[in-house]
Amino acid sequence: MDNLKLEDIAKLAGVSRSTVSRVVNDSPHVSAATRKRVEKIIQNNGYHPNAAARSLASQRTNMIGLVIPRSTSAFFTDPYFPQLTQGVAFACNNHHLTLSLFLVGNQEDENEITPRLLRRGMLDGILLQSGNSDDNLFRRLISSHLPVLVLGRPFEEKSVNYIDVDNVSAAKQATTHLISLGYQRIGMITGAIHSTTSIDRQAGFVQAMSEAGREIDPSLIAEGDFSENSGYIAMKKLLPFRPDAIFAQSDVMAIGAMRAVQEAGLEIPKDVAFVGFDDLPVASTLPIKLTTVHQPITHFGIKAVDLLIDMIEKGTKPAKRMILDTELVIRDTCGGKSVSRPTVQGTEMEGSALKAPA
Amino acid sequence: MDNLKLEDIAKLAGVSRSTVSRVVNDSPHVSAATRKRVEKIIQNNGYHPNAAARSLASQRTNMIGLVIPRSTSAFFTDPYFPQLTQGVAFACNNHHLTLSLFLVGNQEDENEITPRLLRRGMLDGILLQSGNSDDNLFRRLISSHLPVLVLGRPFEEKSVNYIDVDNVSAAKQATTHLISLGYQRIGMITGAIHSTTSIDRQAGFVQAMSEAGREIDPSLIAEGDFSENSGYIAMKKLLPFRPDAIFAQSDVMAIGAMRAVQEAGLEIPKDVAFVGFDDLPVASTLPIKLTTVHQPITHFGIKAVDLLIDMIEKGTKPAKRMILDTELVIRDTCGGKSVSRPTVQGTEMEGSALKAPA
DNA sequence: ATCATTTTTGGGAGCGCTCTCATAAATCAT
DNA sequence: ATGATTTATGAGAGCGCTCCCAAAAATGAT
Repeated sequence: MDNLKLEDIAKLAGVSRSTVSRVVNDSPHVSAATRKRVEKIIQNNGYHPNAAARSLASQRTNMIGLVIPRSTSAFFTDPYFPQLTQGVAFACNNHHLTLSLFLVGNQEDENEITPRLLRRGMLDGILLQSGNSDDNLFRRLISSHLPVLVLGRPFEEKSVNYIDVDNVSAAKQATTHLISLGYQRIGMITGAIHSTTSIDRQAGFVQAMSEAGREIDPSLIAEGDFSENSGYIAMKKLLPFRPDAIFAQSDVMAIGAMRAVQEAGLEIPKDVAFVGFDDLPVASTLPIKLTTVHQPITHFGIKAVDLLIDMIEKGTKPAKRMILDTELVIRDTCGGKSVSRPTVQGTEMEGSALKAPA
Repeated sequence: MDNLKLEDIAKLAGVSRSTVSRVVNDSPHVSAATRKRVEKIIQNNGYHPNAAARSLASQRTNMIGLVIPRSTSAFFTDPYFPQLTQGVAFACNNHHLTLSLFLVGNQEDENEITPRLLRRGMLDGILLQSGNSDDNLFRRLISSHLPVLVLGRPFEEKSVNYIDVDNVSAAKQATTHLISLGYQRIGMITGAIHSTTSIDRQAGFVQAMSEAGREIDPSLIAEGDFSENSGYIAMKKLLPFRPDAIFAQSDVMAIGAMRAVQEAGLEIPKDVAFVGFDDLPVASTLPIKLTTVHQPITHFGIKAVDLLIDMIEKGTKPAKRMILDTELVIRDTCGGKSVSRPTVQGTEMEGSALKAPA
């Protein structure tokens, strides 16, 4: 028992396979009486539709894949991804979708995973974390038969569907805040230099500076890779040049950088002020609370799933784009006492009507 | 093109569907010449087997599910789970398995997810994170048709397959270390009180104390829930009773507790010593490096997948058990200078030959 | 050569479902 | 009642693969 198929239920209920199928799938073309009878049989005997058979017949699997390419190896060190994954997972639950997770660890993994992703009858669509420019996986997926939504602006935007937060304006806002507070030697710790995320945040920084008529001192800019340790190391390099404020492109790096500052016996924000990026939960529990750009990570995941579903159902003909707004959250590390909190909101666009990247 | 099926390849190669299937599945019953010819056709024209059709015909999906029940809601706040997920994901890659992630957010999710998990032709097996005792999801999965391996000792062990680390002896070791260092007022911050994990670690603590002939002072024990904030709050409660050492059941709680200690103007480890549990990456980058029990999290995930595969292939007749050893990593927060590092190793057992839980 | 064996290949019957189309039953109008 | 409509149900043909079994080809033994 318990391994009954449609046919068995049909026999028990004295109806045809088709009718049971209709009941199971909530088709309106069943009389109330029949529906009730069949439902009772199912209730009593237990029936679980066979997913494989259903997928084969309907050409729909109700599964989507979340793919994290190799270049994003710092995956589960950074709390960003788990949070994103959670957002995506919850959104999937709401849409009766099953989420498959593909973490690419190394080249071998990539070779193994790619054909698995491309199998037909496996996934209805793919959420692909944007990674490096020379990403072979990226190209193969983009040119595959299934809808792919890229998470984060990809290098090659031409006709690819993607969703991102407005990194440029977020970074600009963060930097402008520092400028308006009167800091004179504002530095930046970048993320992985080859990621579009870092490139965009850098652009925002530059925009803010130049609009304020400030020179950018290259010795006040250090390269990181989004990790805590890279922030620490970057700050050590910056310290001799006496910055009085730092825009760190991630909270985690900000934390590492602040560690370096404190080890040097300096005070935050008196000697060095900070603005981070992400607004991770820790940002507000730190001894000195971190001023940072709030990313709507969970919301981002939800929107991504919505968009992908839309692509699955309505096609990807005009490339889909969505840029989400961020919010600067002012706490203690930036010093001063100015307040300015734009509201969070999403902006949806289609076609080439693109808002963000400079 | 590119959406060819077995039949099409067969026609192009001038052989039968069966033969192509054999080539694709590496069956030895194909002549070298034919194999080469078919492979070439596939190479040139592209062929991706249809997963649904394959699953339907073979009764094997090559997918496993990782299920995180609702009671473990602190899921992606705690770095433990992401790391575990990564371990599981990598192990899946190595076994050509696809991983589906089921995060249960609330009761609604649970109702939605359960039937999805139970569908036939969906999953070959399930990895289920152990949660609360009154877990309805747990019962439904355990009594389902598919192999379920529980991650962490479940409440009801009778004939359920599970894998866990040896929490009792790990906690005992940590506590004994504190005792041997001469601390007199040793306290403990527990994890979520209804989890077996916390229960086992508590048992280890008690064992160590009683074997050393120490009384346990209930006012030196505070309840947490594995979160940073709960550690902070617990420590605030403990401080008035002047403990000189704390065994925190998780690193994250230790971090919270140390924050409380420092806010109180006390010094670590001079005034209060600490031993944590998990050995998260942060443990070794903290200003005062954390002495803690190293959990082989990634290894745990790998072993879990191995065991589950074993269950899928050979059945679950004698219930499978596996208990992994841990390692005490001595750093700065415990004070003293004693050293003792047992090696990491796994111990596999079957049937009722159970090692750990007291 | 001839027959027994082994290796290679093809054919066909499902796997359990969906979905279209045709038929049967019920409803309505006249 | 009778035919026209609407609604409910059933039958059948796939979906694309695997896997068993039988046929054919190749190999070996005598």
